[in-house]
Amino acid sequence: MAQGRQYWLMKSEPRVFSIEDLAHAPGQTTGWDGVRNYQARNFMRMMAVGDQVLFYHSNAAPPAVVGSAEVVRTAYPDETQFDPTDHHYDPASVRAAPRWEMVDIRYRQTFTTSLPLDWLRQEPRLHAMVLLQKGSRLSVQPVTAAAWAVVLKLAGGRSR
DNA sequence: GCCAACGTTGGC
DNA sequence: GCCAACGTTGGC
Repeated sequence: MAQGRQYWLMKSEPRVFSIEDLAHAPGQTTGWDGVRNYQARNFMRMMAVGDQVLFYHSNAAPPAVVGSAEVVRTAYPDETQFDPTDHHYDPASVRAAPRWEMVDIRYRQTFTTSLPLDWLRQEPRLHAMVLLQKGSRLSVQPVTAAAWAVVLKLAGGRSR
């Protein structure tokens, strides 16, 4: 079945890994490891190569959508779950049945205008965004094509 | 299956 | 640093 490109939003704390870090990573690509939430993992499993990603800075001042990226590798086991020295080690996960997965994403652009959370809240066309729902803290979440278009326009970014 | 306790997320 | 909201764990 030929499915069209899908859109997502992924959160990262810039002090841990920022859009600049992604832009300067080898191949401008990184593995999105460390996700330890089933809903977020399930969304990553749905991702296809070519899917587009909004890059969001959480725990930042201000928290904001700052750029975009693209999925370049579909879900595969996250090695950090097996590493006892890693902060994201999961002793309950076994190699025969890995519990946590990750995808690879590649940098696309840093928006000329980053979009603080409170700006996004003021845009009526974005009211349905998962990001803006009360109590929402999913670190990987879907974005509708309509919301993607609005965000890209607000950010002065290339829509593709 | 319920739910209290605990841990985490993330805005402020 | 605070704390509301949410997710997970584990006793029963």
